[in-house]
Amino acid sequence: MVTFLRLYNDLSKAIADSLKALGVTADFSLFQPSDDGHGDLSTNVYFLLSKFGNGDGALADNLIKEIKQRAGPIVSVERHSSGYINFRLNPSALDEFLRTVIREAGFPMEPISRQRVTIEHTAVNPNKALHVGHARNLVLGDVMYRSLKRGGWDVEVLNYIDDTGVQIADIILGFKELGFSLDPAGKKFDHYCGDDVYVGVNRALESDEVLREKRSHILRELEDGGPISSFAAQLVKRILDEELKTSWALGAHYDLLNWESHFLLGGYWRDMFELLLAKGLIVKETSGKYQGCWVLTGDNGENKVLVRSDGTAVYTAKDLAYAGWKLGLLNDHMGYDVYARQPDGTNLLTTTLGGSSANTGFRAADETIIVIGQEQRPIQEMIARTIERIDKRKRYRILAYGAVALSNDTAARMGFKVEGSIAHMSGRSGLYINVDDLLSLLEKTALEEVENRNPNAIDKPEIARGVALGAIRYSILRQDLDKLMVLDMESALRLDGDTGPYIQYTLARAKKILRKVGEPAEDVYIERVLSAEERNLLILLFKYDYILKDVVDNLTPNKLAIYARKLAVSFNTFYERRRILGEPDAQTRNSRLAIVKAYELIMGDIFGVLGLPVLEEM
RNA sequence: GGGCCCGUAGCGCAGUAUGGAUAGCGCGGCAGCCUCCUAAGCUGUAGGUCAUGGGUUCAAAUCCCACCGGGCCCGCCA
Repeated sequence: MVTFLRLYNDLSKAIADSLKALGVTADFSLFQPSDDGHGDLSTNVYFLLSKFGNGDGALADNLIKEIKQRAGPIVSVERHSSGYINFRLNPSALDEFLRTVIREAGFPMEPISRQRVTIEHTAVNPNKALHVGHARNLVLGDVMYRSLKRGGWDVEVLNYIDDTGVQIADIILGFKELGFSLDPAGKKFDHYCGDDVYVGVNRALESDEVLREKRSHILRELEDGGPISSFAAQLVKRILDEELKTSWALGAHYDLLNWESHFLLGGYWRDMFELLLAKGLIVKETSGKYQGCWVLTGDNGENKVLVRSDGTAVYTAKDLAYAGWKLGLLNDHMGYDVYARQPDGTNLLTTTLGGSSANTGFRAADETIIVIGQEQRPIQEMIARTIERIDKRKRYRILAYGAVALSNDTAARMGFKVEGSIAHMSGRSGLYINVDDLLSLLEKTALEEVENRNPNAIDKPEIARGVALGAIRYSILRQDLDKLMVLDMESALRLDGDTGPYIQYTLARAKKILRKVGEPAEDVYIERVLSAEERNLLILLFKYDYILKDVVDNLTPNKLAIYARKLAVSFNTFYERRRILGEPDAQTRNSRLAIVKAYELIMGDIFGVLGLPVLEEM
């Protein structure tokens, strides 16, 4: 079955071969025209050809002939008076596509790759509740995971838990030194640790020298596995378990938890150090400001201290060790165990330090993706370059995204006085919006809406939950990765316009029609009744694999969200203009019904990748 | 001082990877559409020197240079 991705590749080749046959070379491009009226694909090759020949058009005429010969029967080829060569998919091809979708009950997707890849996302410090900035990381990472999986990859999702960092030491101080209770009445434990303990400790630390001393002591104990470690481990687990509930509520799936303490105590940094030394990538400085330090030297004259003159490793060194472990550059002697059962029915594994079951928990891949805030990009790029210098076959890819800030108005409502139009969130000062809070607010708003709009709905709370999740995931996904995202509570709670619920609503509409009218007959022949709105919808559906490839090749999950929105708009246009229930002609009715079915199948598929809940009614 | 990212309609955003045909969408404004598969919807309308200046090109929101405004990174910290 030819789909858009195949068509694109075939046409590219057809044009290239045609040029070759004519003995000319040109760096042409094949693209989707801005206006559908011009065709489904266009090429600029003619403009480039005007540099050759005598300008009498003979060369272009020959080129068209050559391309027509090679393009095959499924597209028509026209030369437009402006000079573009336009390709239009023939109705019979769309017809066949539609029949295939109905017959196979889904998009005829061919695997883009079957390779193994790992992806790390979320990685929230286990000392507080997830806020909306963490949600951006989680949702982007989760959609990348789902996209890769849909594209045929063998994907494993890692969640890194920094259980030895200063933030953990902070809240330990709260419980051990400042008398915070370990049993907050009526408050989720992660919220309590973030809102009360962490904020309280940081306020105390500002003016308390002795407390700061005690924190350094705790930190050292944590890194060396001292007496405080078992208390810390219990505390971290309690908070992490609450965080995971939030992650799962956002639709996340993980395969394995990785712990910073396991990498420290397991000696992975030593192994990485040996590897770097063997490859000649680090040197011990004997003079200058880095005297006595082991320094990583980059290609462009950059220097990064990895080991301090007192022999301890810096944070980046641990990151480098983790990267090496992920990619199989280091020997894996972790143990593995089941940590929890996830809502999607899969087991979440965890590494263990000692006496393990068989080492079947993790298989390294040649490619790994890390999802990080763009402020960390320079350091991660350095890690990527270092990995590449160790082993060219390994690929360390970075998905970086802009920060999430609060609008001035939203910050002000939370009692924070801010200058300028935005306010950056701050865990230490307590200025942030928790994911749980945002979700329950959205759910409340959505429930009111359902009760207003559809009082007879069967399970209104279920619909409200689905709408809330759809709204939050889509609002994160639709935005360009590089852009600062400003969260304004008032607009975040909207459920119409360019939102997740808008898209969810179109699928609910499609499902309603299928419930009322029934399933389409299989022998669909739409060719003769194909109207513009039907064609536009079908051709958009046809492009699914092309879009998915863009997403996995370029790490651009937002492209899929924008595509879903386009599809939804196209469906709504079709829905408004073409009746099915009242259509008297049986063949026409069946054709339209088949399009609705194709929409249900493919949009349902896309919802699975975006992690948007599919709602039968709204 | 060195580097990265953003700037498109009153507001929020697509489009920039791979230059191409009248620069799209949402909210808000104005005017309409429920006896008809759910109006969380649809139609029409007003609203743009694509921050600015130069350059390359048959062609620039898109590429290059400069510059203005905003955000961020550059520690023997984590």
